[in-house]
Amino acid sequence: MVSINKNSSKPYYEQLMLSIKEDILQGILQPGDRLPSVRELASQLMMNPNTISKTYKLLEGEQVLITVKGKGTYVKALTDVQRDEYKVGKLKARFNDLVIEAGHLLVTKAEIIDWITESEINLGGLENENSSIE
Amino acid sequence: MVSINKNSSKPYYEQLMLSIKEDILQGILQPGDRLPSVRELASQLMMNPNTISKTYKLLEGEQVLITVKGKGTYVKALTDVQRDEYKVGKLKARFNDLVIEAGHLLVTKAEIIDWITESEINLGGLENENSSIE
Amino acid sequence: MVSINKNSSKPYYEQLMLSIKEDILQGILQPGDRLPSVRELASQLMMNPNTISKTYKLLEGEQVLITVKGKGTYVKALTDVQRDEYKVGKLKARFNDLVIEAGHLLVTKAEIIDWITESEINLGGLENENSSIE
Amino acid sequence: MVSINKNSSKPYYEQLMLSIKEDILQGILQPGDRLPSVRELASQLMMNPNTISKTYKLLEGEQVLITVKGKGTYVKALTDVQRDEYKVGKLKARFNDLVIEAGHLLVTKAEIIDWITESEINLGGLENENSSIE
DNA sequence: GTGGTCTAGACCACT
DNA sequence: GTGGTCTAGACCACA
Repeated sequence: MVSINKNSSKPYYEQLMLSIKEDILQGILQPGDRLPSVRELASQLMMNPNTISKTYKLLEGEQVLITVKGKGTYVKALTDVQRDEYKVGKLKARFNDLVIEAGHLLVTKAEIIDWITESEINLGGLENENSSIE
Repeated sequence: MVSINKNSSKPYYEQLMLSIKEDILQGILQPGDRLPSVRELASQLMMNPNTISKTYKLLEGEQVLITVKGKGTYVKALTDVQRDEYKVGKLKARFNDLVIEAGHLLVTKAEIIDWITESEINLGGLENENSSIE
Repeated sequence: MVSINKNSSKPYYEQLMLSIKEDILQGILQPGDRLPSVRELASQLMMNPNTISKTYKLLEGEQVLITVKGKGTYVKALTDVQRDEYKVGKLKARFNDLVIEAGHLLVTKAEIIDWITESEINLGGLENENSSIE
Repeated sequence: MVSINKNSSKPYYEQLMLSIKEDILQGILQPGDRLPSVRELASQLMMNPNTISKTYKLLEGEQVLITVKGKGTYVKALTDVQRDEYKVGKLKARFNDLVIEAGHLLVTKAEIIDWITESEINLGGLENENSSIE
């Protein structure tokens, strides 16, 4: 399901990270699922394996994935993670920045809230389907 | 009112742009107001004048400021600009990306909507000050 | 009739030049008419006399005005001037540049031609109302 | 195809912008095409890379190009941008100013319309190449 | 290799 | 005094 747009101005590794995170939130990737190997995904997406590797490493750092040496990379259960208030603060600041941008594009708060409400991303509805990994 | 954080990974000029846009939305900067001169702000913030100049120039490109050679840089009225649906679409996508990030930090949609609602940014409340800056 | 917009990003002297040229084409200023003195116009428009002086000098250089020492500055008859093909070439190039800009704003040639046709500027309809100046 | 005239009073970056825009309208540069790298073009034109970079950046701001870090700069499809009436208004004013200039060079409207009609720039003939560059 | 950011400093145009 | 253009060169991020 993971895919990237080679014509986007967003870096490949960022697109990949978001794409994987999105698949997890949408349930396409379930906790415990094994991701394709670095080489496999690299050849699938016609990308440099270094880029895939970087992506997996970063997602490990964010507690989204977990790599077991010699076995592969797996999706971690979201509930295993405890909320990192520092990062939440950063996120809030980024939302605030976007709201500023919105103001100068004549977009109202109501509209933004609509976008978020209608978004296909499903937050808070994630049951603990505890993974057997780790 | 404008300030920047030299330890942020965000480029100075982006921080400045946001800071100025925020001040405008909050009414701290009113249409027609003159911004500090490039050299003045540069010495205030201990930065190179080129960086300030770049910021002003970019905001001019976004129809936020207007610059008059030999005189200075001024805040433009927001209201005579019309909504750019292309940019709005981009903005929406950025909101969507942030919502995905939020999901992995265990932040719910309700919480995000709260952040936006409570934000001090005032959208849609920009009256036409009719300053006719061109 | 001459006026300038202090909030425009165009330099004052350019605005003035255009404004005077426009008044001449529209017949508001007739060949032989005396323009206000530099000081007079400067105080009228609340501008630096140097700027007015510069404007008059430049318009003299373009054969639009003529200054008689001790008497004042007068509008020259357009027909006294012979067409300067070098400048016409430059002008054509500037039109071409604008057409390029137009293309990237999704403006068609038909639309541009409409603008020009409908413009209040009246070209070619200037009879020789020979001035007695010079 | 891009070239600049170092003796013109027009800034290099403006000349470059126009030259690139012209090439796009004439189909010499097609949507999706890669432009020379900043350093490459800089050495070709014997200019500082910063100046090229500025040009590309500005054209990106105008939705003409798109730039992907580490890869290069590409021509964007014109068609998915929507017309910006604010800028169109400004353009119209610039045409009007040129018509005034024309009057004082004894150029008639008919002549101007001829120039525009005969111009090699092809407006409105841009088919959607559907290159989906974002 | 690609582009992006920032500094430093020169020179020009406009008020 | 104001901003604008250009060069030169350092350092960083992405593929």
